[in-house]
Amino acid sequence: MHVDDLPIEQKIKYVQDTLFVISGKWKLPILIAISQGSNRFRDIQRQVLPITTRVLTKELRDLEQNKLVIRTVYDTSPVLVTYDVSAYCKSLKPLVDEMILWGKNHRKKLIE
Amino acid sequence: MHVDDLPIEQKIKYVQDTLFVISGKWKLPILIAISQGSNRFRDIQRQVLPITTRVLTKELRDLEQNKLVIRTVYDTSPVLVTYDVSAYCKSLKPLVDEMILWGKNHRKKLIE
DNA sequence: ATATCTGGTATTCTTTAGGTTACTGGCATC
DNA sequence: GATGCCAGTAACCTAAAGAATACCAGATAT
Repeated sequence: MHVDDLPIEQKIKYVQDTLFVISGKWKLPILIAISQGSNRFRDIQRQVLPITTRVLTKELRDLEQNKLVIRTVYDTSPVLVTYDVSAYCKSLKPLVDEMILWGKNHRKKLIE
Repeated sequence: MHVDDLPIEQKIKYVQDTLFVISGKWKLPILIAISQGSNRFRDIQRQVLPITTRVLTKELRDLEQNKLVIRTVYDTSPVLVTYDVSAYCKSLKPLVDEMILWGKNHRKKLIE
């Protein structure tokens, strides 16, 4: 089934679902940072500055619930925690790439 | 230049720009409604219910500033106002279609 | 022994998004 | 002559997002 064939209410619903998952100031920046190799809490925080620890914690929990991020706790002392993007998270790549391209172009467009 | 070649800070910046334009509860639903033929203020409001007039006004102004919507006032009495999506707005279609597809699939994913 | 790293939590505060309700002034309709 | 449609505006309120600051305990580095 093609996107254009969906009834308008369905389109709106699905778009709102997607927005709910990825919107907010930090979610995509965090995913980008993790997928580029920042796997530790403090690494991510440094990459996505100036996010605070409180907000980062909350965002990571949200992403985990949406099955985009996997949190692993190693039973060492002190504990080691790693964050990784899930295989499912890769399904977001076409969307994110499209957003990067669109945002890049939009800057130019607004200056016109 | 390919997306993957951009430095991470640029990716993050462009993604945030895009999010800023399209996120929020109503922006995309409004664009979808207009592009499907709701061109009058009240038509849009009825299609995107339960949005209020106050919020709809604000969202339409934002969309206009981002060159996605064109507002035309006809000098009749009483005044007639129409809203149309701009040609530029069509550049959002790949992004929105991708969001529809992803949101559709994500519902299934979360039920698993 | 002092400072700094780790992965966070707790408390408080401010800002923003969005909602509620009421109202306007022309015009057409019942 | 009261009601309703049109395209909004105004004043106020609530809830949620996010920011600021301080703090924790166990380990490492100086």
